[in-house]
Amino acid sequence: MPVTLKEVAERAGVSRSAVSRAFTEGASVSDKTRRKVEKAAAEMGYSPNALASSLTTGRTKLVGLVSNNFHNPIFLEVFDLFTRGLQDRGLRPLLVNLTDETDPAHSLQMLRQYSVDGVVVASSTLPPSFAEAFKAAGMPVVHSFGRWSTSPDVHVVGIDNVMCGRMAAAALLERGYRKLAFLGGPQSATSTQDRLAGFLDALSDCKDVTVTHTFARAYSFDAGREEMGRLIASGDVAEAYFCGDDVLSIGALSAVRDAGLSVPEDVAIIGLNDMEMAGWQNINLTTIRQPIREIINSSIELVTALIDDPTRYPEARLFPCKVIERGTLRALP
Amino acid sequence: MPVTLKEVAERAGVSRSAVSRAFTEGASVSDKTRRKVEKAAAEMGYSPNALASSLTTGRTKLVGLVSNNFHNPIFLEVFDLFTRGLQDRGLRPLLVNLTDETDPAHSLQMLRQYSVDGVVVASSTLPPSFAEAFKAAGMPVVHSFGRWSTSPDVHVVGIDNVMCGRMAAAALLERGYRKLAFLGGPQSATSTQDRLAGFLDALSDCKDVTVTHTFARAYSFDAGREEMGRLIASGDVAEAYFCGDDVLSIGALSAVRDAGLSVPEDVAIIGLNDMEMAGWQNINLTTIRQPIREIINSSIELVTALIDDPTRYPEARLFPCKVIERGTLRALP
DNA sequence: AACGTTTTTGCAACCGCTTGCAAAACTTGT
DNA sequence: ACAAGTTTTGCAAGCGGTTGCAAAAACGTT
Repeated sequence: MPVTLKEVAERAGVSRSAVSRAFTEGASVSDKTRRKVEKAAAEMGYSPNALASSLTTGRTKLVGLVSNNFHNPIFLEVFDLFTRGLQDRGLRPLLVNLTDETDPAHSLQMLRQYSVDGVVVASSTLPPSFAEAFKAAGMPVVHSFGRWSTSPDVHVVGIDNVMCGRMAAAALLERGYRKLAFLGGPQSATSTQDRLAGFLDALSDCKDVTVTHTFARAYSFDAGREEMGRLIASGDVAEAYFCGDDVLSIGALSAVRDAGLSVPEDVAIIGLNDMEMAGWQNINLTTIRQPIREIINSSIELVTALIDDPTRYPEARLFPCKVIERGTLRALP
Repeated sequence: MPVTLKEVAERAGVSRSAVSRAFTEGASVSDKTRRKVEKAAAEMGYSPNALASSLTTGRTKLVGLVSNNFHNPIFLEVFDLFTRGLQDRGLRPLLVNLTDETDPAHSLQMLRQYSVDGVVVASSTLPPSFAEAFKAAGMPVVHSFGRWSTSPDVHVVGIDNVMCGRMAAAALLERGYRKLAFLGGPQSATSTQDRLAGFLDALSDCKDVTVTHTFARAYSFDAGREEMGRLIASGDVAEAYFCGDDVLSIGALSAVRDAGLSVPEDVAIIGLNDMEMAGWQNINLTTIRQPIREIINSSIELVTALIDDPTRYPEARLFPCKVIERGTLRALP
């Protein structure tokens, strides 16, 4: 059904190679034949078959975008930025949804079948084994939002979660809170582990401060609400919580208010991410802003660079975060 | 770098065709050679190049998933369901982000270059011209969440928005509200127009009822908040609002509470969609549930059927909605 | 006008896989 | 053991492009 190069060649009265070259940047064609070809192509509505050409060029311009975070609203922002950024560079995102998937084998196979030029793993909860598996299969891969120290072999773009934990601790201390707690995401997520580590570390020398920590089963509203509900029911509530991320924070907030407590007077909360919703006036969450736009742009740049030079020495690109002052923490003195 | 069919053939000591057939469902191969091939393939880590085979079979198993709703949280649910549903059937979603794009030409060209087997347009705000353009180019296309009457030529799966408007009107009337209003999404969206039409139509004979309507500039929190803020400031506030969708409702709720009014006592609100967040206890939005899981499954079934038989007569598949009772409307008498 | 250069062109092979067709290898029945 | 029928197999051409190479065309000099 679709028009082929051969047909255009016949119509333009030139060889197939001429047509091919007319559509390739920087190939040797005279203006005259280029014009003939373009005319014929336009008349017939021809556009070259990217898949067929990938066969000889070895480039599909397909980039696997693999994630498992399809329930965290911030990932809508992430997908938006990734898809736009890739499109703008002439690349096509092939989306892989890893929900419920524990073994990279399956997704690896499909990424290979479609011979993607590169892979971006966008997740703070996927084990590093995924990115590693793709890399081991010889694909250029960058792990966005991953932990950098875990897999020194794979390129990572994100934030320093340990540092964020420290930053949260400092923010709470500065504001005079002394009974602190960490309400983390799933304990298995590297992001959870690192944030906790930083948080505890920053508080370890503080004599008059108490710290506890618990984990929610997921980065989700329900999980946050449930866990905070449990804490309140147990009677052991801290003055201030550093929650694993924003959506968890919002769940926790909901539980706090359900219990008739007020924020930030009875319980204070600081989140992490600064997703759009955190700024909604009816939520107004104080949080640590993760610069996702920058992380994503950098990830895309990195993966394209990696496609051009697969031997590039692995690097970690970390972006600084900062506290966004809103209404769930008392003001600085 | 990756292993090819030829290499496997050599290793297994059979012809290339034999290998090809061993990997094709229902091809004629003896158990003996199949085993030889499988052994060799496993040893070498071979998996067939889907793109190369698409060249001869004419099937890429790629489905274009095109949308422009990257700021409405319900679309994260939509993407989750679509990607999982497609994957489960062995299809691959090629994501196209149409934000800021007003002309189908560009996306059309890229979908053609990658010779997708079919296209799903998932949007309630894209003009029907997009789906029509894809269809005109000869691709199987279904418009999910679209208006069915607009383009009788293209398959549509979604809800009857006019009916939803009526349903909202009925829900408000039943609960005794008399001063009603519609706070719609962008006026240009077909979904907005239809919901309004149904709403007005259902109220047209009610003598003691007043109805007004305005539009927000987008289906977004900010737009809803802004528009409701404007209404409140103008002093002309209705008893009950039917808002264009949930995210708009939440924005409106925020403005209402900012103004010191209470919900549902001073102002009542009913949304549409029933996105996950509507059920969050701190939002607790009464809304009309759109069965997105069913819509998406049906869309996928339809597009696959269409791929098998592109001449299928166009149909509209509409799913019933229902009111989900929560806290932003007073209880039924 | 004849020469050496440079640019443009077409040929043909190839990318990795599928498939119609005819030959080869098995079955089965007698 | 043989003929007839059924499977299985390999050959070769083709899917829609790209590209190295050598021939052809265009150009610039003298």
